[in-house]
Amino acid sequence: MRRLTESFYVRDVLEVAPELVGKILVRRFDDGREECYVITETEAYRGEEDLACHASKGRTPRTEIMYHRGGYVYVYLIYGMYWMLNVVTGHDGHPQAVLIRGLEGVSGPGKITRRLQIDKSFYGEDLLYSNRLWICEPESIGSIEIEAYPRIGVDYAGDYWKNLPWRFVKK
DNA sequence: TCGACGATTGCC
DNA sequence: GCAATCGTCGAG
Repeated sequence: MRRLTESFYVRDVLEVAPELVGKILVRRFDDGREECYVITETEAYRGEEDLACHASKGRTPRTEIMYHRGGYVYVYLIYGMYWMLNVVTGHDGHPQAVLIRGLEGVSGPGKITRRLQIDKSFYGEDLLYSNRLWICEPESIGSIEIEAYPRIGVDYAGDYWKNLPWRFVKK
């Protein structure tokens, strides 16, 4: 399978997030074993003006990676027990990321990182060159149907930002 | 330094 | 309905 390259990730998150649905997430473990999963659900977080995006609080040690060019991994801990897997998108200086919410056979962002053994050590991982995590174009080039819904768990962001249809689900 | 809170999950 | 559990960030 062909690995996605820089030009795929260095675009606006609203282009990348829906296109990641249907792509193949590959995890290579220390013992050399590889597991592939079809991405089924994503969410877009876009810039400092997006009150649901962590970057809305500005540049901090945690959000730093989101300010880099697309293709890096942003991982953070939520509720003290779940790691969230995100893909940085866009150009340098424009904080954006896509939360990977679902894989085929794995429903829920916390379950994804538990299944794939992804933790803080993946913060800043480069999907373009990593030998333990990357994303590929699927072999079959069939068209994929996608539906858009509001993002989950962001009520704190206020009516406008919480209602935007920035969650993308494979039909 | 301290305390409130969270892009979730699973059990009561 | 709600507890688990801890890094992050803003307040003091």
